[in-house]
Amino acid sequence: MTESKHSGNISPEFALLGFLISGQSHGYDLHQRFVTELGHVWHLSQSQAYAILKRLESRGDISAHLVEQEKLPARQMLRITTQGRKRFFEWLELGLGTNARSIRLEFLTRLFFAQLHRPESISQIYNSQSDEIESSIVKLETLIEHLPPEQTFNRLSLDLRLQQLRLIQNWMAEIRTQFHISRI
Amino acid sequence: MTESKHSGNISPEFALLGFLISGQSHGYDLHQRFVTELGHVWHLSQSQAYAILKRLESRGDISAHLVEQEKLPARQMLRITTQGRKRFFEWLELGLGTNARSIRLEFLTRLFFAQLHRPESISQIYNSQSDEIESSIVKLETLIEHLPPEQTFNRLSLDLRLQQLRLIQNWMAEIRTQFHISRI
DNA sequence: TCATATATACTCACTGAGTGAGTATATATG
DNA sequence: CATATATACTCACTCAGTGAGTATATATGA
Repeated sequence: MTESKHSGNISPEFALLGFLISGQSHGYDLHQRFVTELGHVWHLSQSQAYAILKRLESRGDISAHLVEQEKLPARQMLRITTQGRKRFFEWLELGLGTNARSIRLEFLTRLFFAQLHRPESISQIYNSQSDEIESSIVKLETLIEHLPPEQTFNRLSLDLRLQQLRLIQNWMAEIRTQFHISRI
Repeated sequence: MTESKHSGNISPEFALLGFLISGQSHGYDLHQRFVTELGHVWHLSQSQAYAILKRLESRGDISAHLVEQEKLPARQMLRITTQGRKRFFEWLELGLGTNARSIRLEFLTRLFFAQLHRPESISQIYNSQSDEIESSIVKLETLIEHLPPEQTFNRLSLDLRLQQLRLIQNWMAEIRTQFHISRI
Protein backbone atom coordinates (compact mmCIF):
# COMPACT_ATOMS: atom_id res chain seq x y z
CA MET A 1 0.00 0.00 0.00
CA THR A 2 -0.56 2.49 -1.42
CA GLU A 3 -0.10 3.85 -4.92
CA SER A 4 2.51 6.41 -6.02
CA LYS A 5 4.95 3.52 -6.10
CA HIS A 6 6.86 5.14 -8.88
CA SER A 7 5.91 2.15 -11.00
CA GLY A 8 2.68 3.43 -12.51
CA ASN A 9 2.48 6.33 -14.89
CA ILE A 10 4.08 4.57 -17.74
CA SER A 11 1.41 5.21 -20.27
CA PRO A 12 2.25 8.63 -21.65
CA GLU A 13 5.22 6.67 -22.91
CA PHE A 14 2.97 4.13 -24.53
CA ALA A 15 0.65 6.80 -25.80
CA LEU A 16 3.52 8.38 -27.71
CA LEU A 17 4.43 4.96 -29.06
CA GLY A 18 0.80 4.43 -29.95
CA PHE A 19 0.68 7.56 -32.06
CA LEU A 20 3.75 6.37 -33.90
CA ILE A 21 2.02 3.13 -34.86
CA SER A 22 -0.03 5.19 -37.33
CA GLY A 23 3.15 6.35 -39.05
CA GLN A 24 6.33 8.32 -38.47
CA SER A 25 6.18 11.70 -36.85
CA HIS A 26 8.21 14.14 -34.74
CA GLY A 27 8.21 15.37 -31.16
CA TYR A 28 6.27 18.55 -31.63
CA ASP A 29 3.47 16.88 -33.52
CA LEU A 30 3.25 13.94 -31.13
CA HIS A 31 2.93 16.28 -28.21
CA GLN A 32 0.25 18.27 -29.98
CA ARG A 33 -1.75 15.17 -30.77
CA PHE A 34 -1.38 13.98 -27.24
CA VAL A 35 -2.72 17.22 -25.83
CA THR A 36 -5.70 17.47 -28.14
CA GLU A 37 -6.70 13.82 -27.93
CA LEU A 38 -5.81 12.87 -24.38
CA GLY A 39 -5.22 16.23 -22.76
CA HIS A 40 -7.96 15.70 -20.22
CA VAL A 41 -6.88 12.19 -19.47
CA TRP A 42 -3.24 13.03 -18.78
CA HIS A 43 -1.14 16.09 -18.48
CA LEU A 44 2.07 15.97 -20.50
CA SER A 45 4.31 18.99 -20.91
CA GLN A 46 6.27 19.50 -24.06
CA SER A 47 9.64 19.04 -22.43
CA GLN A 48 8.42 15.90 -20.76
CA ALA A 49 7.27 14.54 -24.11
CA TYR A 50 10.72 15.11 -25.54
CA ALA A 51 12.32 13.48 -22.52
CA ILE A 52 10.16 10.38 -22.91
CA LEU A 53 10.93 10.20 -26.63
CA LYS A 54 14.64 10.36 -25.81
CA ARG A 55 14.22 7.45 -23.44
CA LEU A 56 12.23 5.45 -25.98
CA GLU A 57 14.99 6.00 -28.48
CA SER A 58 17.72 4.95 -26.08
CA ARG A 59 15.75 1.76 -25.40
CA GLY A 60 15.40 1.02 -29.06
CA ASP A 61 11.63 1.37 -29.21
CA ILE A 62 11.84 4.17 -31.73
CA SER A 63 14.50 5.35 -34.17
CA ALA A 64 15.29 8.93 -35.11
CA HIS A 65 16.34 10.40 -38.45
CA LEU A 66 17.26 14.02 -38.96
CA VAL A 67 15.23 15.68 -41.70
CA GLU A 68 16.43 19.08 -42.90
CA GLN A 69 13.82 21.70 -43.68
CA GLU A 70 14.44 24.67 -45.94
CA LYS A 71 13.25 27.25 -43.48
CA LEU A 72 12.32 25.84 -40.07
CA PRO A 73 14.86 24.05 -37.89
CA ALA A 74 15.53 20.42 -38.71
CA ARG A 75 13.17 17.75 -37.48
CA GLN A 76 13.95 14.54 -35.70
CA MET A 77 11.69 12.21 -37.61
CA LEU A 78 10.71 9.32 -35.38
CA ARG A 79 9.71 5.83 -36.37
CA ILE A 80 8.59 2.99 -34.18
CA THR A 81 10.82 -0.08 -34.36
CA THR A 82 9.74 -3.71 -34.42
CA GLN A 83 10.67 -3.94 -30.78
CA GLY A 84 8.68 -0.82 -29.97
CA ARG A 85 5.68 -2.19 -31.79
CA LYS A 86 5.94 -5.40 -29.79
CA ARG A 87 6.24 -3.55 -26.48
CA PHE A 88 3.28 -1.38 -27.38
CA PHE A 89 0.91 -4.23 -28.12
CA GLU A 90 2.03 -6.11 -25.04
CA TRP A 91 1.15 -3.08 -22.96
CA LEU A 92 -2.10 -2.64 -24.83
CA GLU A 93 -3.34 -6.12 -24.18
CA LEU A 94 -1.64 -7.10 -20.96
CA GLY A 95 -1.23 -3.89 -19.03
CA LEU A 96 -3.50 -3.53 -16.05
CA GLY A 97 -4.03 -1.18 -13.20
CA THR A 98 -5.97 -1.31 -10.02
CA ASN A 99 -6.31 2.10 -8.46
CA ALA A 100 -8.74 4.77 -9.50
CA ARG A 101 -6.10 6.97 -11.00
CA SER A 102 -4.36 4.37 -13.08
CA ILE A 103 -7.67 3.11 -14.35
CA ARG A 104 -8.76 6.50 -15.48
CA LEU A 105 -5.40 7.18 -17.05
CA GLU A 106 -4.09 3.86 -18.27
CA PHE A 107 -7.28 2.06 -19.05
CA LEU A 108 -8.72 4.97 -21.01
CA THR A 109 -5.46 5.33 -22.87
CA ARG A 110 -5.45 1.65 -23.73
CA LEU A 111 -9.04 1.85 -24.85
CA PHE A 112 -8.19 4.83 -27.03
CA PHE A 113 -5.41 3.01 -28.82
CA ALA A 114 -7.25 -0.27 -28.96
CA GLN A 115 -9.96 1.50 -30.88
CA LEU A 116 -7.35 2.88 -33.25
CA HIS A 117 -5.10 -0.12 -33.74
CA ARG A 118 -6.79 -3.24 -32.38
CA PRO A 119 -10.57 -2.82 -32.28
CA GLU A 120 -10.98 -6.59 -32.15
CA SER A 121 -9.29 -6.83 -28.75
CA ILE A 122 -11.32 -4.13 -27.05
CA SER A 123 -13.54 -6.61 -25.29
CA GLN A 124 -10.58 -8.62 -24.06
CA ILE A 125 -8.96 -5.47 -22.68
CA TYR A 126 -12.20 -4.37 -21.13
CA ASN A 127 -12.91 -7.70 -19.51
CA SER A 128 -9.49 -8.22 -18.04
CA GLN A 129 -9.58 -4.74 -16.57
CA SER A 130 -13.01 -5.40 -15.18
CA ASP A 131 -11.88 -8.69 -13.63
CA GLU A 132 -8.89 -6.97 -12.12
CA ILE A 133 -11.17 -4.47 -10.43
CA GLU A 134 -13.47 -7.22 -9.20
CA SER A 135 -10.63 -9.08 -7.58
CA SER A 136 -9.12 -6.01 -5.99
CA ILE A 137 -12.51 -5.12 -4.55
CA VAL A 138 -12.55 -8.51 -2.89
CA LYS A 139 -9.02 -8.02 -1.58
CA LEU A 140 -9.88 -4.60 -0.22
CA GLU A 141 -13.01 -5.90 1.46
CA THR A 142 -11.11 -8.57 3.33
CA LEU A 143 -8.35 -6.10 4.19
CA ILE A 144 -10.92 -3.77 5.70
CA GLU A 145 -12.58 -6.60 7.60
CA HIS A 146 -9.32 -7.54 9.25
CA LEU A 147 -8.27 -4.01 10.06
CA PRO A 148 -8.11 -3.32 13.79
CA PRO A 149 -11.05 -1.05 14.68
CA GLU A 150 -8.87 1.67 16.21
CA GLN A 151 -7.22 2.35 12.85
CA THR A 152 -9.70 5.09 12.04
CA PHE A 153 -7.75 6.86 9.34
CA ASN A 154 -6.47 3.80 7.59
CA ARG A 155 -10.04 2.55 7.59
CA LEU A 156 -11.42 5.78 6.16
CA SER A 157 -8.80 5.67 3.45
CA LEU A 158 -9.55 2.09 2.49
CA ASP A 159 -13.29 2.77 2.63
CA LEU A 160 -12.96 5.54 0.11
CA ARG A 161 -10.81 3.38 -2.12
CA LEU A 162 -13.37 0.64 -2.00
CA GLN A 163 -16.19 3.00 -2.88
CA GLN A 164 -14.10 4.41 -5.69
CA LEU A 165 -13.58 0.97 -7.14
CA ARG A 166 -17.32 0.32 -7.03
CA LEU A 167 -17.89 3.64 -8.74
CA ILE A 168 -15.46 2.65 -11.46
CA GLN A 169 -17.40 -0.55 -12.01
CA ASN A 170 -20.48 1.48 -12.83
CA TRP A 171 -18.54 3.88 -14.97
CA MET A 172 -17.11 0.94 -16.88
CA ALA A 173 -20.54 -0.58 -17.34
CA GLU A 174 -21.45 2.69 -19.00
CA ILE A 175 -18.44 2.34 -21.29
CA ARG A 176 -19.46 -1.19 -22.17
CA THR A 177 -22.75 -0.02 -23.58
CA GLN A 178 -21.13 2.94 -25.36
CA PHE A 179 -18.56 0.74 -27.05
CA HIS A 180 -20.90 -2.19 -27.62
CA ILE A 181 -18.63 -4.54 -25.74
CA SER A 182 -19.92 -8.06 -25.25
CA ARG A 183 -19.87 -9.72 -21.85
CA ILE A 184 -17.30 -12.39 -21.09
CA MET B 1 -5.24 19.46 -16.55
CA THR B 2 -4.55 16.98 -15.16
CA GLU B 3 -2.95 16.06 -11.86
CA SER B 4 0.53 14.63 -11.34
CA LYS B 5 1.79 18.15 -11.82
CA HIS B 6 4.73 17.47 -9.57
CA SER B 7 3.22 19.96 -7.15
CA GLY B 8 1.08 17.69 -4.98
CA ASN B 9 2.33 14.97 -2.71
CA ILE B 10 3.79 17.22 -0.12
CA SER B 11 2.10 15.76 2.87
CA PRO B 12 4.32 12.86 3.85
CA GLU B 13 6.67 15.72 4.58
CA PHE B 14 4.12 17.38 6.80
CA ALA B 15 3.16 14.10 8.37
CA LEU B 16 6.73 13.61 9.52
CA LEU B 17 6.72 17.15 10.86
CA GLY B 18 3.40 16.42 12.52
CA PHE B 19 4.81 13.47 14.42
CA LEU B 20 7.64 15.66 15.64
CA ILE B 21 5.18 18.13 17.15
CA SER B 22 4.53 15.55 19.86
CA GLY B 23 8.22 15.51 20.78
CA GLN B 24 11.67 14.75 19.43
CA SER B 25 12.31 11.49 17.64
CA HIS B 26 14.50 9.88 15.01
CA GLY B 27 14.14 8.68 11.45
CA TYR B 28 13.56 5.04 12.10
CA ASP B 29 10.84 5.67 14.65
CA LEU B 30 9.12 8.33 12.56
CA HIS B 31 8.96 5.99 9.63
CA GLN B 32 7.57 3.23 11.83
CA ARG B 33 4.87 5.48 13.21
CA PHE B 34 4.03 6.67 9.76
CA VAL B 35 3.57 3.15 8.50
CA THR B 36 1.46 1.95 11.39
CA GLU B 37 -0.73 5.04 11.62
CA LEU B 38 -1.02 6.18 8.02
CA GLY B 39 0.29 3.19 6.12
CA HIS B 40 -2.97 2.68 4.29
CA VAL B 41 -3.33 6.33 3.50
CA TRP B 42 0.13 6.77 1.99
CA HIS B 43 3.02 4.61 1.06
CA LEU B 44 6.35 5.86 2.33
CA SER B 45 9.50 3.81 2.03
CA GLN B 46 12.19 4.05 4.65
CA SER B 47 14.74 5.61 2.37
CA GLN B 48 12.20 8.12 1.22
CA ALA B 49 11.43 9.04 4.82
CA TYR B 50 15.11 9.71 5.45
CA ALA B 51 15.36 11.74 2.27
CA ILE B 52 12.44 13.93 3.31
CA LEU B 53 13.89 14.41 6.77
CA LYS B 54 17.15 15.52 5.19
CA ARG B 55 15.27 18.08 3.16
CA LEU B 56 13.34 19.30 6.18
CA GLU B 57 16.62 19.75 8.00
CA SER B 58 18.21 21.66 5.15
CA ARG B 59 15.20 23.96 5.11
CA GLY B 60 15.47 24.58 8.80
CA ASP B 61 12.15 22.97 9.72
CA ILE B 62 13.83 20.45 11.95
CA SER B 63 17.21 20.28 13.71
CA ALA B 64 19.33 17.18 14.21
CA HIS B 65 21.53 16.19 17.13
CA LEU B 66 23.71 13.10 17.19
CA VAL B 67 23.02 10.89 20.19
CA GLU B 68 25.52 8.11 20.86
CA GLN B 69 24.18 4.76 22.01
CA GLU B 70 26.26 2.18 23.89
CA LYS B 71 25.48 -0.65 21.53
CA LEU B 72 23.41 0.32 18.52
CA PRO B 73 24.64 2.87 15.97
CA ALA B 74 24.20 6.52 16.89
CA ARG B 75 20.90 8.20 16.37
CA GLN B 76 20.11 11.47 14.68
CA MET B 77 17.71 12.91 17.20
CA LEU B 78 15.32 15.26 15.41
CA ARG B 79 13.46 18.22 16.83
CA ILE B 80 11.00 20.48 15.12
CA THR B 81 12.06 24.12 15.00
CA THR B 82 9.87 27.16 15.52
CA GLN B 83 9.86 27.66 11.77
CA GLY B 84 8.88 24.04 11.20
CA ARG B 85 6.07 24.32 13.70
CA LYS B 86 4.81 27.40 11.92
CA ARG B 87 4.98 25.72 8.51
CA PHE B 88 3.18 22.69 9.85
CA PHE B 89 0.21 24.57 11.23
CA GLU B 90 -0.06 26.67 8.11
CA TRP B 91 -0.30 23.50 6.06
CA LEU B 92 -2.73 22.00 8.53
CA GLU B 93 -5.20 24.86 8.35
CA LEU B 94 -4.66 26.27 4.89
CA GLY B 95 -3.64 23.33 2.75
CA LEU B 96 -6.21 22.14 0.25
CA GLY B 97 -6.52 19.65 -2.53
CA THR B 98 -8.99 19.02 -5.26
CA ASN B 99 -8.51 15.66 -6.87
CA ALA B 100 -9.60 12.34 -5.45
CA ARG B 101 -6.14 11.24 -4.64
CA SER B 102 -4.96 14.34 -2.90
CA ILE B 103 -8.14 14.46 -0.88
CA ARG B 104 -7.77 10.94 0.33
CA LEU B 105 -4.13 11.49 1.09
CA GLU B 106 -3.80 15.08 2.15
CA PHE B 107 -7.17 15.70 3.70
CA LEU B 108 -7.08 12.53 5.77
CA THR B 109 -3.57 13.33 6.88
CA ARG B 110 -4.61 16.83 7.91
CA LEU B 111 -7.59 15.45 9.74
CA PHE B 112 -5.35 12.99 11.53
CA PHE B 113 -3.02 15.68 12.79
CA ALA B 114 -5.78 18.15 13.49
CA GLN B 115 -7.27 15.60 15.83
CA LEU B 116 -3.91 15.25 17.55
CA HIS B 117 -2.74 18.83 17.71
CA ARG B 118 -5.64 21.16 16.88
CA PRO B 119 -8.99 19.50 17.51
CA GLU B 120 -10.67 22.91 17.67
CA SER B 121 -9.93 23.63 14.01
CA ILE B 122 -11.24 20.35 12.63
CA SER B 123 -14.48 21.89 11.48
CA GLN B 124 -12.71 24.76 9.73
CA ILE B 125 -10.46 22.30 7.89
CA TYR B 126 -13.40 20.12 7.02
CA ASN B 127 -15.50 22.97 5.73
CA SER B 128 -12.87 24.58 3.58
CA GLN B 129 -12.09 21.22 2.01
CA SER B 130 -15.74 20.64 1.40
CA ASP B 131 -16.14 24.07 -0.20
CA GLU B 132 -13.15 23.41 -2.41
CA ILE B 133 -14.75 20.23 -3.67
CA GLU B 134 -18.04 21.99 -4.29
CA SER B 135 -16.40 24.65 -6.41
CA SER B 136 -14.32 22.20 -8.41
CA ILE B 137 -17.43 20.17 -9.12
CA VAL B 138 -18.97 23.28 -10.61
CA LYS B 139 -15.85 23.96 -12.66
CA LEU B 140 -15.79 20.40 -13.95
CA GLU B 141 -19.45 20.50 -14.87
CA THR B 142 -19.01 23.58 -17.02
CA LEU B 143 -15.84 22.16 -18.54
CA ILE B 144 -17.73 19.03 -19.54
CA GLU B 145 -20.62 21.06 -20.92
CA HIS B 146 -18.30 22.96 -23.23
CA LEU B 147 -16.34 19.94 -24.38
CA PRO B 148 -16.76 19.18 -28.09
CA PRO B 149 -18.88 16.02 -28.37
CA GLU B 150 -16.33 14.13 -30.45
CA GLN B 151 -13.84 14.18 -27.57
CA THR B 152 -14.99 10.78 -26.33
CA PHE B 153 -12.02 9.90 -24.17
CA ASN B 154 -11.51 13.30 -22.66
CA ARG B 155 -15.20 13.28 -21.82
CA LEU B 156 -15.06 9.85 -20.23
CA SER B 157 -12.11 10.95 -18.17
CA LEU B 158 -13.81 14.10 -16.94
CA ASP B 159 -17.03 12.21 -16.29
CA LEU B 160 -15.25 9.81 -14.00
CA ARG B 161 -13.52 12.65 -12.21
CA LEU B 162 -16.84 14.36 -11.65
CA GLN B 163 -18.44 11.23 -10.29
CA GLN B 164 -15.43 10.71 -8.05
CA LEU B 165 -15.82 14.18 -6.62
CA ARG B 166 -19.48 13.52 -5.90
CA LEU B 167 -18.53 10.26 -4.24
CA ILE B 168 -16.07 12.12 -2.06
CA GLN B 169 -18.80 14.49 -0.99
CA ASN B 170 -20.78 11.57 0.38
CA TRP B 171 -17.74 10.06 1.97
CA MET B 172 -17.00 13.36 3.65
CA ALA B 173 -20.56 13.65 4.89
CA GLU B 174 -19.96 10.31 6.57
CA ILE B 175 -16.82 11.72 8.18
CA ARG B 176 -18.76 14.70 9.43
CA THR B 177 -21.07 12.54 11.45
CA GLN B 178 -18.23 10.36 12.72
CA PHE B 179 -16.25 13.34 13.92
CA HIS B 180 -19.26 15.33 15.09
CA ILE B 181 -18.36 18.25 12.89
CA SER B 182 -20.81 21.11 12.86
CA ARG B 183 -22.05 22.59 9.61
CA ILE B 184 -20.72 25.96 8.47
C1' DT C 1 24.72 -24.32 20.10
C1' DC C 2 24.57 -22.44 16.07
C1' DA C 3 22.36 -20.54 12.30
C1' DT C 4 18.90 -17.58 11.02
C1' DA C 5 15.59 -14.28 11.26
C1' DT C 6 14.15 -9.92 12.85
C1' DA C 7 14.61 -5.27 14.85
C1' DT C 8 17.31 -1.09 15.10
C1' DA C 9 19.20 2.85 12.45
C1' DC C 10 20.79 4.64 8.43
C1' DT C 11 23.41 5.59 3.72
C1' DC C 12 24.09 5.50 -1.18
C1' DA C 13 23.75 5.31 -6.09
C1' DC C 14 20.66 5.52 -9.44
C1' DT C 15 16.49 6.21 -12.44
C1' DG C 16 12.61 8.79 -13.52
C1' DA C 17 9.14 12.59 -13.31
C1' DG C 18 8.50 17.12 -14.08
C1' DT C 19 9.13 22.08 -14.75
C1' DG C 20 10.34 26.50 -16.71
C1' DA C 21 12.92 29.02 -19.36
C1' DG C 22 15.58 29.57 -23.41
C1' DT C 23 16.71 29.31 -28.66
C1' DA C 24 15.66 30.07 -33.28
C1' DT C 25 12.71 30.91 -37.16
C1' DA C 26 8.38 31.79 -39.89
C1' DT C 27 3.91 33.47 -40.55
C1' DA C 28 -0.23 35.75 -39.42
C1' DT C 29 -2.73 39.84 -37.45
C1' DG C 30 -3.96 44.37 -35.97
C1' DC D 1 5.62 47.66 -38.29
C1' DA D 2 5.31 45.53 -33.96
C1' DT D 3 3.62 41.71 -31.74
C1' DA D 4 1.72 37.47 -31.15
C1' DT D 5 1.52 32.77 -32.32
C1' DA D 6 3.05 28.37 -34.41
C1' DT D 7 6.94 25.37 -35.35
C1' DA D 8 10.58 22.49 -33.29
C1' DC D 9 13.53 21.62 -29.82
C1' DT D 10 17.30 21.87 -25.81
C1' DC D 11 19.00 22.53 -21.20
C1' DA D 12 19.70 22.77 -16.38
C1' DC D 13 17.64 21.70 -12.52
C1' DT D 14 14.85 19.75 -8.51
C1' DC D 15 12.10 16.32 -6.38
C1' DA D 16 10.24 11.51 -6.07
C1' DG D 17 11.23 6.97 -5.36
C1' DT D 18 13.47 2.47 -5.16
C1' DG D 19 16.43 -1.27 -3.86
C1' DA D 20 20.26 -2.70 -2.04
C1' DG D 21 23.84 -2.27 1.26
C1' DT D 22 26.02 -1.50 6.10
C1' DA D 23 26.38 -2.53 10.80
C1' DT D 24 24.93 -4.29 15.18
C1' DA D 25 21.90 -6.63 18.72
C1' DT D 26 18.56 -9.77 20.22
C1' DA D 27 15.29 -13.37 19.88
C1' DT D 28 13.93 -17.99 18.10
C1' DG D 29 13.95 -22.55 16.63
C1' DA D 30 16.34 -27.03 15.06
